[in-house]
Amino acid sequence: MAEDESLPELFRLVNRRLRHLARQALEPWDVTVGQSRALGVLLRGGPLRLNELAERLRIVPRSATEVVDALQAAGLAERRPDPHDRRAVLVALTDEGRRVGETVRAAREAEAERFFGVLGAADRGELARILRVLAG
Amino acid sequence: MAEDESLPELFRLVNRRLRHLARQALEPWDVTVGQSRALGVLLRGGPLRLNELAERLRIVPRSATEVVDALQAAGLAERRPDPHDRRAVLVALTDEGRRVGETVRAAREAEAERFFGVLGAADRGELARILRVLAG
DNA sequence: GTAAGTACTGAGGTAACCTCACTATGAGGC
DNA sequence: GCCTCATAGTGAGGTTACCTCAGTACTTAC
Repeated sequence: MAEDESLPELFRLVNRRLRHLARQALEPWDVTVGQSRALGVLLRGGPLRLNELAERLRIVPRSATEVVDALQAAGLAERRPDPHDRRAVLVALTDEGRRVGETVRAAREAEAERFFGVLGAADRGELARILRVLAG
Repeated sequence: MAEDESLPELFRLVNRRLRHLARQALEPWDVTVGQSRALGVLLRGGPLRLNELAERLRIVPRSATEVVDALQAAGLAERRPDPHDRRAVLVALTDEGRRVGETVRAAREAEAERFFGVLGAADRGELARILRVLAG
């Protein structure tokens, strides 16, 4: 009753459900959503400097430090010195990181499939198009 | 470069922008997004029991307690005993709460208008329809 | 009047961010 | 070669918007 159905509120709701489902999907691997995003980027982008990683995740470097700390503690990533710049750190996935990363990616994809599966292909296209506009 | 444009990721991005803008829009009144949501509900729904408020905000009662604490500390809401049930608390807006609530609502509306203004009316309709499906 | 349920809140926790200030290193000008 | 300035990462500390679990105060149903 008395639902607020303004667009921002709807976004909040949908996003909430998405985060919730993602969390559930990731639970078996003890990986948070933020960590899985980093795993994805590292999987696609090879070893990256922390700054680069932060940029691709669209977070500030200080926050990336934390994500990498967690991945490292979990044995999924490691820091290596960058041979070209002694200030920099290269973040690379471990073998286990790659394995878990792949599995996690598959799980998230399946979960997204379930979630967005209620939409027809046309609606999904529309949605993606519109979101790309709004994502700026 | 190397953007991940999956639907969940797009949602994350858009939601982030939305939250960011909302925060900026609310800054002049020193009100957080969560508080403005509660103001909105109370504005529309008259005095409410804390439980009811929580339900309409779709958060657990314990979290509503906190929002109400903040509104009360800011002089925007007050707790009164519910005459019909001495366990319950009625949360009501103060006069200032109503004033700020209205202003804030207008500000958020204007901000939403700017944000979604890049979409045509048709796209906005589509978006709302699709989001309603996904919001479950 | 007692048992069971409901309304709220204290204590404590989490994810996913943020800023600010610091250290170590690199790069350009002179 | 030195000095200044910029850049890479991180320690310390903060925020928002939630959550759970346990406890107290009250109500309701029997």
